[in-house]
Amino acid sequence: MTDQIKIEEIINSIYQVSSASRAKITSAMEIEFFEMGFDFISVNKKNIKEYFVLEGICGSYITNPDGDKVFISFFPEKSILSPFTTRTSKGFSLITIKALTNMKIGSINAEVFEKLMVEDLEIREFANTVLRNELKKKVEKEIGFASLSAKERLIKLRQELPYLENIIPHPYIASYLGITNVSLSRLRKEIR
Amino acid sequence: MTDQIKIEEIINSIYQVSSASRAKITSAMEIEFFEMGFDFISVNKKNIKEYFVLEGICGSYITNPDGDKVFISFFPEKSILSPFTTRTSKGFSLITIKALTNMKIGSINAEVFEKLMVEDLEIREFANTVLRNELKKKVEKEIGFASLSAKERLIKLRQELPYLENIIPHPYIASYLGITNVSLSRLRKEIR
DNA sequence: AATTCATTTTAACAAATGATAATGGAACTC
DNA sequence: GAGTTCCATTATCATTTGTTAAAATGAATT
Repeated sequence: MTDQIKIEEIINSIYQVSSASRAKITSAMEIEFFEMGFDFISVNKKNIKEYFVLEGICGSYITNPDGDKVFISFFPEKSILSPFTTRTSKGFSLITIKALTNMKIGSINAEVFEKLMVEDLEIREFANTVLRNELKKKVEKEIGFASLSAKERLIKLRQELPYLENIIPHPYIASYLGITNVSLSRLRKEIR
Repeated sequence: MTDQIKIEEIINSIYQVSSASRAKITSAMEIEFFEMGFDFISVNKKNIKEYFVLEGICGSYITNPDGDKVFISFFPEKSILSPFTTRTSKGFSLITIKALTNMKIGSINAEVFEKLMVEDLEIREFANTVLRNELKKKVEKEIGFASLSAKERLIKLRQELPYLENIIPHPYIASYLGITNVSLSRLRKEIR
């Protein structure tokens, strides 16, 4: 499958957009490759791109006062990273995003994308849907944290990303679940 | 101050809107009164309104499997409740919203508001700003939970809503902070 | 196949948090 | 103003979770 087709698939999976409008997006996109472990967006640095994950998986995290990474979200293949505006404050990134495997990513300058939004209703609707989905994910996560135990959250995470425990370091997963890697290991034993 | 002026103030504090457009909103609004303790939006019930808090304070919560209320957000005077679409799934409310004091609230049918959005660009921009602010709050809360201890989260909450501990039951605040009311009491003693 | 390296699991202990119930204090009622 | 009610605080104890370090596992390399 070509990169372009993959990008168009991602767009259409979120909001049906005419091929003409899709082409506006894809033609302004670049393909980038990141090696596993690379932080391609860094907290307190400038970054003005929107990203589509074509291959691999990445995760957003922040570093707490103890210096530990706390993962906020994971972005698997065929997903779109949290939109630029939602992860940026006063021009600087609020979070770091780390490639958790080798990755192939489609990127587009956020200002260019903003222009496309203004001039093209379909693209605007697509972007608003991305934003609403982002909010929906946050609400779901918020409710999950409020109503579920760590064990239940792990079970839920496994339903969404079953392979995650096999490909990324467990301390990252533990931080996402709000527990230590030792507790994660105890849970894994428990719910084998 | 009349209710109408208060509503217009709330609108303008979020996004500058012409008085003509503001009037479209206010003229479609009703004033409602809720007694302290009343759940005016209930989980798994239908609710299709947008709400502006004119007087008093309310909070959204979910009930976990143990039957405990876990508070998600607080909405003080002059704030707007999370928009209908963000707290509703398949027509049913995801959360319950409880009046934590006696309240006066401005409400507008969400479908009516949706129509105003479609026909009026300013109102649409206002609504999109509300949505973006909602997302921003969730991101802030998410990052706060990831990077702060319960004690630091309490300090932050006090900066935002200093009077909260004096007017609502501490178990509600504790659930918001992710701790028990006993632990909250210990923290209060510590950071007196 | 042996070695090395990274990572998860396990163990032992310490610390923090939760559960339960008793105590204390403030507001309200009669 | 005594009694009642509702909460927050405190105390005690049990449980959970975290910390640290050692052991086991598994993948990669020579």
